[in-house]
Amino acid sequence: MSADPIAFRKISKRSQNQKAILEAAEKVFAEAGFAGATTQLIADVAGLPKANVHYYFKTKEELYRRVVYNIFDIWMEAASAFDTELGPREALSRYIDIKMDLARSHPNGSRVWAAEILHGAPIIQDYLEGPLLEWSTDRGKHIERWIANGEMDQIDPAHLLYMIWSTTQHYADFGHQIETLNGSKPLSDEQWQAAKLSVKTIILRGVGLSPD
Amino acid sequence: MSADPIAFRKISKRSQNQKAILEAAEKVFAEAGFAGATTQLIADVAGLPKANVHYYFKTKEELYRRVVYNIFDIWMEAASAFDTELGPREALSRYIDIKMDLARSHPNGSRVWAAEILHGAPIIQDYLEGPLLEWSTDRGKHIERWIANGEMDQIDPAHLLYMIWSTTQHYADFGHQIETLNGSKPLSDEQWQAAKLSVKTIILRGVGLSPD
DNA sequence: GTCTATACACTGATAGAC
DNA sequence: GTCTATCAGTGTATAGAC
Repeated sequence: MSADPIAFRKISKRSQNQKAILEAAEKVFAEAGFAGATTQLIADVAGLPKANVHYYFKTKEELYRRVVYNIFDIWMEAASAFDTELGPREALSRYIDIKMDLARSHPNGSRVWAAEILHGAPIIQDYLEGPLLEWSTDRGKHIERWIANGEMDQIDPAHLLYMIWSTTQHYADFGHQIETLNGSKPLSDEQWQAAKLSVKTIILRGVGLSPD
Repeated sequence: MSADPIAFRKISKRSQNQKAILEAAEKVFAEAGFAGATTQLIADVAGLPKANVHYYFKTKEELYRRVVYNIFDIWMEAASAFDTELGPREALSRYIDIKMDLARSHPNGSRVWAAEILHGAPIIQDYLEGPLLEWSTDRGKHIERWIANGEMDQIDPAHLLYMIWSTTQHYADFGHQIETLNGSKPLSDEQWQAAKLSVKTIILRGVGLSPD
Protein backbone atom coordinates (compact mmCIF):
# COMPACT_ATOMS: atom_id res chain seq x y z
CA MET A 1 0.00 0.00 0.00
CA SER A 2 2.46 2.59 1.20
CA ALA A 3 5.30 3.71 -0.98
CA ASP A 4 7.65 3.64 1.97
CA PRO A 5 6.38 1.61 4.94
CA ILE A 6 9.58 2.04 6.92
CA ALA A 7 9.48 5.80 6.73
CA PHE A 8 5.81 5.60 7.65
CA ARG A 9 6.57 3.48 10.70
CA LYS A 10 9.24 5.93 11.80
CA ILE A 11 6.96 8.89 11.41
CA SER A 12 4.25 7.03 13.26
CA LYS A 13 6.53 6.15 16.16
CA ARG A 14 7.74 9.71 16.22
CA SER A 15 4.25 11.08 16.58
CA GLN A 16 3.38 8.41 19.12
CA ASN A 17 6.31 9.39 21.31
CA GLN A 18 5.51 13.07 20.93
CA LYS A 19 1.93 12.41 21.95
CA ALA A 20 3.00 10.39 24.99
CA ILE A 21 5.38 13.17 26.05
CA LEU A 22 2.75 15.87 25.59
CA GLU A 23 0.19 13.97 27.63
CA ALA A 24 2.69 13.27 30.39
CA ALA A 25 3.85 16.87 30.35
CA GLU A 26 0.30 18.22 30.67
CA LYS A 27 -0.24 16.08 33.73
CA VAL A 28 3.08 16.90 35.38
CA PHE A 29 2.89 20.64 34.62
CA ALA A 30 -0.65 20.71 36.03
CA GLU A 31 0.39 19.02 39.25
CA ALA A 32 3.71 20.73 39.90
CA GLY A 33 3.74 23.96 37.91
CA PHE A 34 6.34 24.89 35.30
CA ALA A 35 9.28 25.26 37.68
CA GLY A 36 8.25 22.28 39.81
CA ALA A 37 7.92 19.94 36.86
CA THR A 38 11.10 18.01 36.06
CA THR A 39 11.91 16.57 32.66
CA GLN A 40 12.89 13.41 34.50
CA LEU A 41 9.37 12.97 35.88
CA ILE A 42 7.78 13.81 32.54
CA ALA A 43 9.99 11.18 30.91
CA ASP A 44 9.08 8.62 33.58
CA VAL A 45 5.35 9.23 33.14
CA ALA A 46 5.74 9.02 29.38
CA GLY A 47 7.76 5.81 29.76
CA LEU A 48 10.82 7.14 27.96
CA PRO A 49 14.40 8.03 28.90
CA LYS A 50 14.92 11.64 29.80
CA ALA A 51 17.17 12.33 26.83
CA ASN A 52 14.37 11.44 24.44
CA VAL A 53 12.24 14.21 25.83
CA HIS A 54 14.97 16.64 24.88
CA TYR A 55 15.30 14.98 21.52
CA TYR A 56 11.66 15.69 20.64
CA PHE A 57 11.41 19.03 22.43
CA LYS A 58 14.60 21.02 22.52
CA THR A 59 13.85 22.72 25.83
CA LYS A 60 11.44 22.36 28.72
CA GLU A 61 9.95 25.72 27.83
CA GLU A 62 9.23 24.63 24.26
CA LEU A 63 7.42 21.57 25.59
CA TYR A 64 5.45 23.71 28.03
CA ARG A 65 4.52 26.12 25.27
CA ARG A 66 3.09 23.28 23.21
CA VAL A 67 0.99 22.07 26.15
CA VAL A 68 -0.48 25.52 26.74
CA TYR A 69 -1.14 26.04 23.05
CA ASN A 70 -2.98 22.74 22.87
CA ILE A 71 -5.56 23.65 25.49
CA PHE A 72 -6.01 27.08 24.01
CA ASP A 73 -6.72 25.57 20.59
CA ILE A 74 -9.25 23.18 22.12
CA TRP A 75 -11.00 26.10 23.81
CA MET A 76 -11.02 28.20 20.68
CA GLU A 77 -12.63 25.35 18.79
CA ALA A 78 -15.24 25.04 21.52
CA ALA A 79 -15.77 28.77 21.27
CA SER A 80 -17.35 28.22 17.88
CA ALA A 81 -20.21 26.60 19.79
CA PHE A 82 -21.04 30.14 20.84
CA ASP A 83 -22.92 30.42 17.58
CA THR A 84 -24.55 33.83 17.65
CA GLU A 85 -27.07 32.92 14.95
CA LEU A 86 -28.80 30.66 17.44
CA GLY A 87 -29.93 33.54 19.63
CA PRO A 88 -28.85 34.21 23.21
CA ARG A 89 -30.54 31.32 24.97
CA GLU A 90 -29.20 28.56 22.74
CA ALA A 91 -25.81 30.17 22.13
CA LEU A 92 -25.04 30.71 25.81
CA SER A 93 -26.52 27.38 26.84
CA ARG A 94 -24.47 25.37 24.36
CA TYR A 95 -21.29 27.28 25.13
CA ILE A 96 -21.65 26.63 28.85
CA ASP A 97 -22.37 22.96 28.16
CA ILE A 98 -19.23 22.54 26.10
CA LYS A 99 -17.04 24.43 28.54
CA MET A 100 -18.32 22.24 31.37
CA ASP A 101 -17.65 19.11 29.33
CA LEU A 102 -14.11 20.31 28.64
CA ALA A 103 -13.58 21.05 32.33
CA ARG A 104 -14.33 17.40 32.97
CA SER A 105 -12.49 15.87 30.01
CA HIS A 106 -9.40 18.14 30.04
CA PRO A 107 -8.94 19.30 33.64
CA ASN A 108 -5.16 19.29 33.45
CA GLY A 109 -5.08 21.49 30.38
CA SER A 110 -7.32 23.96 32.14
CA ARG A 111 -5.06 23.90 35.18
CA VAL A 112 -1.91 24.55 33.17
CA TRP A 113 -3.65 27.46 31.48
CA ALA A 114 -4.82 28.83 34.84
CA ALA A 115 -1.31 28.66 36.31
CA GLU A 116 0.07 30.41 33.24
CA ILE A 117 -2.37 33.30 33.66
CA LEU A 118 -1.82 33.40 37.42
CA HIS A 119 1.86 34.02 36.81
CA GLY A 120 1.21 36.81 34.36
CA ALA A 121 1.09 34.83 31.10
CA PRO A 122 4.85 35.05 30.45
CA ILE A 123 4.62 32.53 27.59
CA ILE A 124 1.28 33.02 25.89
CA GLN A 125 0.71 36.76 26.13
CA ASP A 126 0.41 36.93 22.33
CA TYR A 127 -2.56 34.54 22.43
CA LEU A 128 -4.35 36.83 24.86
CA GLU A 129 -3.71 39.92 22.78
CA GLY A 130 -4.54 38.17 19.51
CA PRO A 131 -7.20 35.50 19.07
CA LEU A 132 -8.73 35.75 22.54
CA LEU A 133 -9.20 39.51 22.38
CA GLU A 134 -10.58 39.22 18.87
CA TRP A 135 -13.06 36.49 19.79
CA SER A 136 -14.18 38.29 22.95
CA THR A 137 -14.72 41.56 21.14
CA ASP A 138 -16.73 39.88 18.42
CA ARG A 139 -18.99 37.95 20.81
CA GLY A 140 -19.37 41.02 22.96
CA LYS A 141 -20.83 42.90 20.02
CA HIS A 142 -23.37 40.15 19.41
CA ILE A 143 -24.38 40.21 23.07
CA GLU A 144 -24.85 43.96 22.87
CA ARG A 145 -27.07 43.51 19.84
CA TRP A 146 -29.21 40.98 21.70
CA ILE A 147 -29.55 43.49 24.53
CA ALA A 148 -30.46 46.29 22.13
CA ASN A 149 -33.11 44.00 20.61
CA GLY A 150 -34.56 43.35 24.06
CA GLU A 151 -33.70 39.65 23.84
CA MET A 152 -31.87 39.70 27.17
CA ASP A 153 -31.17 42.00 30.13
CA GLN A 154 -28.75 44.89 30.07
CA ILE A 155 -25.38 43.53 31.19
CA ASP A 156 -21.75 44.26 30.38
CA PRO A 157 -20.80 41.52 27.88
CA ALA A 158 -17.24 41.28 29.19
CA HIS A 159 -18.38 40.45 32.71
CA LEU A 160 -20.82 37.87 31.39
CA LEU A 161 -17.99 36.15 29.51
CA TYR A 162 -15.73 36.27 32.58
CA MET A 163 -18.51 34.67 34.60
CA ILE A 164 -18.92 31.84 32.12
CA TRP A 165 -15.18 31.22 31.97
CA SER A 166 -14.67 31.37 35.71
CA THR A 167 -17.60 29.18 36.72
CA THR A 168 -16.97 26.47 34.15
CA GLN A 169 -13.19 26.35 34.52
CA HIS A 170 -13.59 26.36 38.30
CA TYR A 171 -14.79 22.76 38.08
CA ALA A 172 -11.41 21.83 36.59
CA ASP A 173 -9.05 24.27 38.30
CA PHE A 174 -10.55 23.88 41.77
CA GLY A 175 -11.63 20.30 41.20
CA HIS A 176 -9.58 19.15 44.14
CA GLN A 177 -11.36 21.54 46.50
CA ILE A 178 -14.75 20.54 45.11
CA GLU A 179 -13.87 16.88 45.52
CA THR A 180 -12.83 17.46 49.13
CA LEU A 181 -16.07 19.29 49.91
CA ASN A 182 -17.90 16.42 48.22
CA GLY A 183 -16.69 14.02 50.91
CA SER A 184 -13.36 13.43 49.14
CA LYS A 185 -15.16 11.73 46.26
CA PRO A 186 -15.06 12.85 42.63
CA LEU A 187 -18.35 14.19 41.31
CA SER A 188 -20.50 11.39 39.92
CA ASP A 189 -22.11 11.56 36.47
CA GLU A 190 -25.34 12.72 38.10
CA GLN A 191 -23.50 15.40 40.08
CA TRP A 192 -21.83 16.65 36.92
CA GLN A 193 -25.21 16.92 35.25
CA ALA A 194 -26.51 18.82 38.27
CA ALA A 195 -23.49 21.14 38.15
CA LYS A 196 -24.09 21.92 34.47
CA LEU A 197 -27.76 22.55 35.12
CA SER A 198 -27.03 24.82 38.11
CA VAL A 199 -24.50 26.90 36.20
CA LYS A 200 -26.75 27.25 33.16
CA THR A 201 -29.83 28.03 35.24
CA ILE A 202 -28.22 30.78 37.32
CA ILE A 203 -26.43 32.45 34.42
CA LEU A 204 -29.35 32.32 31.97
CA ARG A 205 -31.90 33.51 34.54
CA GLY A 206 -29.33 36.04 35.71
CA VAL A 207 -29.38 37.73 32.32
CA GLY A 208 -33.14 37.48 31.90
CA LEU A 209 -33.35 34.30 29.81
CA SER A 210 -35.42 31.22 30.45
CA PRO A 211 -33.12 28.22 31.07
CA ASP A 212 -35.55 25.72 29.53
CA MET B 1 6.85 54.78 79.25
CA SER B 2 7.91 51.27 78.40
CA ALA B 3 9.36 48.97 81.04
CA ASP B 4 11.95 47.72 78.55
CA PRO B 5 12.29 49.90 75.48
CA ILE B 6 15.21 47.88 74.08
CA ALA B 7 13.32 44.61 74.20
CA PHE B 8 10.34 46.38 72.71
CA ARG B 9 12.44 47.71 69.86
CA LYS B 10 13.81 44.25 69.20
CA ILE B 11 10.39 42.67 69.15
CA SER B 12 9.17 45.42 66.91
CA LYS B 13 12.02 44.98 64.47
CA ARG B 14 11.47 41.26 64.53
CA SER B 15 7.85 41.63 63.58
CA GLN B 16 8.69 44.27 61.02
CA ASN B 17 11.13 41.94 59.29
CA GLN B 18 8.70 39.06 59.44
CA LYS B 19 6.02 41.22 57.91
CA ALA B 20 8.35 42.39 55.13
CA ILE B 21 9.33 38.80 54.37
CA LEU B 22 5.72 37.62 54.34
CA GLU B 23 4.65 40.38 51.97
CA ALA B 24 7.58 39.74 49.67
CA ALA B 25 6.94 36.00 49.77
CA GLU B 26 3.26 36.42 48.86
CA LYS B 27 4.24 38.45 45.83
CA VAL B 28 7.02 36.12 44.69
CA PHE B 29 5.03 32.93 45.28
CA ALA B 30 2.10 34.43 43.35
CA GLU B 31 4.29 35.31 40.39
CA ALA B 32 6.50 32.24 40.20
CA GLY B 33 4.76 29.44 42.08
CA PHE B 34 6.21 27.53 45.01
CA ALA B 35 8.98 25.78 43.10
CA GLY B 36 9.78 28.79 40.94
CA ALA B 37 10.09 31.16 43.87
CA THR B 38 13.64 31.44 45.22
CA THR B 39 14.49 32.46 48.74
CA GLN B 40 17.08 34.76 47.20
CA LEU B 41 14.42 36.69 45.31
CA ILE B 42 12.12 36.83 48.32
CA ALA B 43 15.02 38.23 50.35
CA ASP B 44 15.82 40.79 47.66
CA VAL B 45 12.19 41.97 47.48
CA ALA B 46 12.06 42.16 51.28
CA GLY B 47 15.36 44.06 51.32
CA LEU B 48 17.17 41.55 53.52
CA PRO B 49 20.04 39.06 53.11
CA LYS B 50 18.96 35.56 52.21
CA ALA B 51 20.17 34.10 55.50
CA ASN B 52 17.75 36.30 57.42
CA VAL B 53 14.82 34.74 55.63
CA HIS B 54 15.97 31.38 56.92
CA TYR B 55 16.49 32.85 60.34
CA TYR B 56 12.85 33.93 60.61
CA PHE B 57 11.37 31.00 58.68
CA LYS B 58 13.28 27.78 59.03
CA THR B 59 12.33 26.43 55.61
CA LYS B 60 10.84 27.72 52.39
CA GLU B 61 7.84 25.47 52.93
CA GLU B 62 7.16 26.93 56.37
CA LEU B 63 7.19 30.42 54.87
CA TYR B 64 4.86 29.31 52.08
CA ARG B 65 2.52 27.70 54.59
CA ARG B 66 2.26 30.97 56.49
CA VAL B 67 1.42 32.87 53.31
CA VAL B 68 -1.36 30.45 52.38
CA TYR B 69 -2.75 30.43 55.90
CA ASN B 70 -2.87 34.22 55.90
CA ILE B 71 -5.16 34.48 52.89
CA PHE B 72 -7.34 31.68 54.18
CA ASP B 73 -7.79 33.47 57.49
CA ILE B 74 -8.70 36.68 55.68
CA TRP B 75 -11.30 34.82 53.64
CA MET B 76 -12.76 33.08 56.65
CA GLU B 77 -13.14 36.41 58.38
CA ALA B 78 -14.90 37.77 55.29
CA ALA B 79 -17.09 34.69 55.35
CA SER B 80 -18.72 36.01 58.48
CA ALA B 81 -20.22 38.67 56.22
CA PHE B 82 -22.40 35.86 54.94
CA ASP B 83 -24.69 36.59 57.87
CA THR B 84 -27.63 34.28 57.43
CA GLU B 85 -29.83 36.33 59.75
CA LEU B 86 -29.96 39.03 57.09
CA GLY B 87 -31.91 36.89 54.67
CA PRO B 88 -30.73 35.68 51.26
CA ARG B 89 -30.67 38.97 49.37
CA GLU B 90 -28.55 40.89 51.87
CA ALA B 91 -26.40 37.95 52.93
CA LEU B 92 -25.42 36.98 49.38
CA SER B 93 -25.06 40.59 48.28
CA ARG B 94 -22.72 41.52 51.13
CA TYR B 95 -20.67 38.35 50.76
CA ILE B 96 -20.13 38.97 47.04
CA ASP B 97 -19.21 42.59 47.76
CA ILE B 98 -16.56 41.62 50.28
CA LYS B 99 -15.13 38.86 48.13
CA MET B 100 -14.84 41.30 45.22
CA ASP B 101 -13.13 43.85 47.47
CA LEU B 102 -10.65 41.20 48.61
CA ALA B 103 -9.99 40.16 45.03
CA ARG B 104 -8.89 43.72 44.43
CA SER B 105 -7.02 44.37 47.67
CA HIS B 106 -5.34 40.94 48.02
CA PRO B 107 -4.92 39.57 44.51
CA ASN B 108 -1.61 37.85 45.27
CA GLY B 109 -3.00 35.97 48.24
CA SER B 110 -5.84 34.74 46.06
CA ARG B 111 -3.35 33.65 43.40
CA VAL B 112 -1.19 31.71 45.84
CA TRP B 113 -4.30 29.97 47.15
CA ALA B 114 -5.43 29.16 43.61
CA ALA B 115 -2.06 27.67 42.69
CA GLU B 116 -2.11 25.59 45.87
CA ILE B 117 -5.51 24.11 44.98
CA LEU B 118 -4.50 23.64 41.34
CA HIS B 119 -1.65 21.42 42.47
CA GLY B 120 -3.86 19.34 44.71
CA ALA B 121 -3.55 21.27 47.98
CA PRO B 122 -0.46 19.40 49.20
CA ILE B 123 0.06 21.84 52.06
CA ILE B 124 -3.37 23.00 53.21
CA GLN B 125 -5.52 19.91 52.75
CA ASP B 126 -6.42 20.04 56.46
CA TYR B 127 -7.91 23.51 55.98
CA LEU B 128 -10.17 22.19 53.24
CA GLU B 129 -11.32 19.22 55.28
CA GLY B 130 -11.76 21.29 58.44
CA PRO B 131 -12.94 24.89 58.59
CA LEU B 132 -13.86 25.23 54.91
CA LEU B 133 -16.01 22.10 54.86
CA GLU B 134 -17.62 23.11 58.13
CA TRP B 135 -18.43 26.62 56.95
CA SER B 136 -19.75 25.42 53.57
CA THR B 137 -21.99 22.82 55.16
CA ASP B 138 -23.40 25.32 57.62
CA ARG B 139 -24.16 27.98 55.00
CA GLY B 140 -25.55 25.33 52.69
CA LYS B 141 -28.13 24.41 55.29
CA HIS B 142 -29.20 28.04 55.64
CA ILE B 143 -29.56 28.33 51.87
CA GLU B 144 -31.71 25.20 51.84
CA ARG B 145 -33.92 26.71 54.53
CA TRP B 146 -34.36 29.86 52.44
CA ILE B 147 -35.35 27.69 49.51
CA ALA B 148 -37.79 25.69 51.63
CA ASN B 149 -39.30 28.98 52.82
CA GLY B 150 -39.78 30.11 49.23
CA GLU B 151 -37.37 33.01 49.71
CA MET B 152 -35.28 32.03 46.68
CA ASP B 153 -35.28 29.56 43.79
CA GLN B 154 -34.47 25.90 44.10
CA ILE B 155 -30.72 25.54 43.56
CA ASP B 156 -27.98 23.27 44.87
CA PRO B 157 -26.26 25.35 47.60
CA ALA B 158 -22.84 23.91 46.85
CA HIS B 159 -22.95 25.05 43.23
CA LEU B 160 -24.11 28.49 44.27
CA LEU B 161 -21.13 28.83 46.60
CA TYR B 162 -18.74 27.57 43.90
CA MET B 163 -20.15 30.17 41.55
CA ILE B 164 -19.61 32.98 44.04
CA TRP B 165 -16.07 31.85 44.78
CA SER B 166 -15.12 31.33 41.15
CA THR B 167 -16.55 34.58 39.80
CA THR B 168 -15.14 36.82 42.52
CA GLN B 169 -11.71 35.19 42.73
CA HIS B 170 -11.49 35.22 38.94
CA TYR B 171 -10.95 38.97 39.10
CA ALA B 172 -7.79 38.31 41.14
CA ASP B 173 -6.56 35.01 39.71
CA PHE B 174 -7.18 35.91 36.06
CA GLY B 175 -6.59 39.61 36.60
CA HIS B 176 -3.81 39.59 34.05
CA GLN B 177 -6.12 38.20 31.36
CA ILE B 178 -8.85 40.69 32.25
CA GLU B 179 -6.34 43.51 32.11
CA THR B 180 -5.15 42.39 28.69
CA LEU B 181 -8.72 42.21 27.36
CA ASN B 182 -9.28 45.67 28.85
CA GLY B 183 -6.72 47.15 26.47
CA SER B 184 -3.79 46.21 28.76
CA LYS B 185 -5.03 48.65 31.39
CA PRO B 186 -6.01 47.75 34.97
CA LEU B 187 -9.72 48.10 35.70
CA SER B 188 -10.54 51.62 36.86
CA ASP B 189 -12.54 52.32 40.01
CA GLU B 190 -15.64 52.69 37.86
CA GLN B 191 -14.96 49.42 36.09
CA TRP B 192 -14.56 47.63 39.41
CA GLN B 193 -17.89 49.00 40.55
CA ALA B 194 -19.43 47.80 37.29
CA ALA B 195 -17.87 44.38 37.79
CA LYS B 196 -19.28 44.07 41.30
CA LEU B 197 -22.69 45.15 40.09
CA SER B 198 -22.64 42.70 37.17
CA VAL B 199 -21.66 39.77 39.36
CA LYS B 200 -24.24 40.58 42.00
CA THR B 201 -26.98 41.20 39.46
CA ILE B 202 -26.51 37.96 37.56
CA ILE B 203 -26.14 35.76 40.62
CA LEU B 204 -29.00 37.30 42.61
CA ARG B 205 -31.38 37.29 39.63
CA GLY B 206 -30.11 33.84 38.78
CA VAL B 207 -31.43 32.47 42.05
CA GLY B 208 -34.68 34.43 41.91
CA LEU B 209 -33.74 37.41 44.07
CA SER B 210 -34.05 41.08 43.23
CA PRO B 211 -30.58 42.68 43.09
CA ASP B 212 -31.81 46.06 44.33
C1' DG C 1 16.84 7.36 16.42
C1' DT C 2 17.85 5.80 21.26
C1' DC C 3 19.98 5.96 25.62
C1' DT C 4 23.94 6.35 29.25
C1' DA C 5 27.00 9.28 31.45
C1' DT C 6 28.20 13.70 32.54
C1' DA C 7 28.93 18.82 32.45
C1' DC C 8 27.43 23.00 34.24
C1' DA C 9 24.33 26.08 36.77
C1' DC C 10 21.44 27.00 40.49
C1' DT C 11 19.05 26.54 44.91
C1' DG C 12 17.93 25.65 49.86
C1' DA C 13 20.06 25.56 53.86
C1' DT C 14 23.78 26.27 57.29
C1' DA C 15 28.29 27.22 59.62
C1' DG C 16 30.64 30.55 61.77
C1' DA C 17 32.61 35.38 62.04
C1' DC C 18 30.90 39.70 63.71
C1' DG D 1 20.55 39.16 65.80
C1' DT D 2 22.95 39.85 61.28
C1' DC D 3 25.40 38.56 57.29
C1' DT D 4 29.23 36.33 54.31
C1' DA D 5 30.98 32.19 52.50
C1' DT D 6 30.11 27.70 51.36
C1' DC D 7 28.23 22.95 50.97
C1' DA D 8 25.33 19.34 49.38
C1' DG D 9 21.78 18.23 46.36
C1' DT D 10 19.14 18.64 42.20
C1' DG D 11 17.93 20.15 37.58
C1' DT D 12 18.45 21.17 32.52
C1' DA D 13 20.74 20.07 28.74
C1' DT D 14 24.16 17.67 25.90
C1' DA D 15 28.06 14.73 24.24
C1' DG D 16 28.93 10.61 22.37
C1' DA D 17 28.49 5.39 22.23
C1' DC D 18 25.31 2.29 20.15
